[in-house]
Amino acid sequence: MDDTNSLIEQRRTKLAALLEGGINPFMNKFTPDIGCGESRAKFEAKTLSDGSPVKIAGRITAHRDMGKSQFIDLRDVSGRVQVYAQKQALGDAAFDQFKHLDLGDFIGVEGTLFLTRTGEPSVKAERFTILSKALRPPPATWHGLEDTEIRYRQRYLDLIANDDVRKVFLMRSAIVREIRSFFHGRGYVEVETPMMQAIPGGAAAAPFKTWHNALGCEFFMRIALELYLKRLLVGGIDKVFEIGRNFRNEGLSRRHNPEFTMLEAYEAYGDYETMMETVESVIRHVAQTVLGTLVIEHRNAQGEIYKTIDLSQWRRVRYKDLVREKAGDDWFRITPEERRRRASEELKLGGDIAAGYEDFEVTGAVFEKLVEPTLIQPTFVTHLPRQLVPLAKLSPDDPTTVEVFECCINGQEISPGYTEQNDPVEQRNSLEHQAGGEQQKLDEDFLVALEHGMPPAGGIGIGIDRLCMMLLGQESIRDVILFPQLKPRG
RNA sequence: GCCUCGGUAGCUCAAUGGCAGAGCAGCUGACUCUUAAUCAGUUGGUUCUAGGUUCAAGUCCUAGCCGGGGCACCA
Repeated sequence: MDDTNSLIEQRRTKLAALLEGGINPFMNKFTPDIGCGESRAKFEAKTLSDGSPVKIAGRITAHRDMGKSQFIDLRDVSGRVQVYAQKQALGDAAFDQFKHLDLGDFIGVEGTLFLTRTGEPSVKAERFTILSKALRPPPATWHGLEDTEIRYRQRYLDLIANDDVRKVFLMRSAIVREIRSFFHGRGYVEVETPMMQAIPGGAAAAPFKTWHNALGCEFFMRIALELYLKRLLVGGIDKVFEIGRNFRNEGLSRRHNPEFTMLEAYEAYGDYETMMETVESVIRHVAQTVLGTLVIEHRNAQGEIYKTIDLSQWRRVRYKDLVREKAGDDWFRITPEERRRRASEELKLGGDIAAGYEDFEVTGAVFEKLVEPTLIQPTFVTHLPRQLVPLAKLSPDDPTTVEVFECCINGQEISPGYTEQNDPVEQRNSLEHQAGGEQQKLDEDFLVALEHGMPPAGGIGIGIDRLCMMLLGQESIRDVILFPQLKPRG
């Protein structure tokens, strides 16, 4: 980021020369009539023909100097096209200027389409305009940009240098668009609820604090959307969803960013089974429309497939059954002491079983450490212990569990869902129990809302970032978030 | 917060404790159909920072900064 290297000096000198020659290399406006990649595609598809006039604009990404003729690659979001400049056609002065363009500069070109001898669709330049002079060199395009720190801090350079990175983010945008389209198609109403909340609720997570000057009070960045969307169920919006940012003041990892995008959707008169169907359908819809397939292949740097996820088969299985598979058939028949011992010794979870863990947390550790990472194929884990989910309703057939699912794909929880608690008395009890006597954590207004009556409903959350990781074959959440959180520099 | 690996030219990377290098890009020149253009020449360094050991440190030691991976935290 220093300003003192010779490449930058050279570009500043070129800028000064242009200005001295009466040329402003930062134009206010230039209107192309076709995209770079678009012109190329239409020429290849014969929608445009040899000699068709085009007006294009883009960034110079390659320069091949042949003496009295020059080739550059011009790129915009639609793709790349080659521009051919001849000394004869442009004249001495313009040709000399063309010759001294730099990689990274934006130019506008007017010319005609033609096919080179080697068969490359190209634009023969008749006129060109410098639209924006780049004062810093772009990253080399051959190796791409690999320095992770620069890739994340200066994502624009990553997008310029790495085609596959650009594709990932364009697809993420398409994924979110298709999710919206799916829910709108089912008659859901999309809403926006407060991100700054006096009492952050709907999850057990450490919040970020902020301060409102005029009101003179503390606020918290939201950790979930849940409690406000349920107020809207009370208010009569029977199908409601929101896609928005959550903020959790926790550690960072390959799977955690302090701010992450969550979809939550609630449907009156639905239950957890309704919502399982919804999750499966929306993910199938997104995979089919954005990727054109239900079979997701994850590839390594060498292009070899190391993981395949099949979104055409969705397994439903109870939490206790999965735990028994890993921890033994008799797991729930032995004593809590034996469970603790078996988990830490035979199952080698010693370091993961804290001394203060209650019995259900010991089982929870078995699930989290031994079961969840193995759930690569789409799996609805149902009937979780009631202590894990205070906002869901008990299962009539097993009151130690709740009507809940966790949809796991790619070894991660991608979507929880449940039959929502709408009994205000039960809800108060479980929230008070969860708050553990800290009264300020109780969202009284939410409880009052429930007392006005909330219809029976099913609800889900879908972690959009993790869904994108799964669909786009990325192993780090930082590779599906444009500007992942990093420690400030300097 | 802890463990671990890494940080060298614009980019990708070399360099037994002994003159800091290569390819690409850049600059100059040649070439009117190239596409990782080619050819000739050439510039470019706070080796992350600050200390220390040593005749001599990119290299060894200490502390710190930033990043990756792991752990902890995390419904």
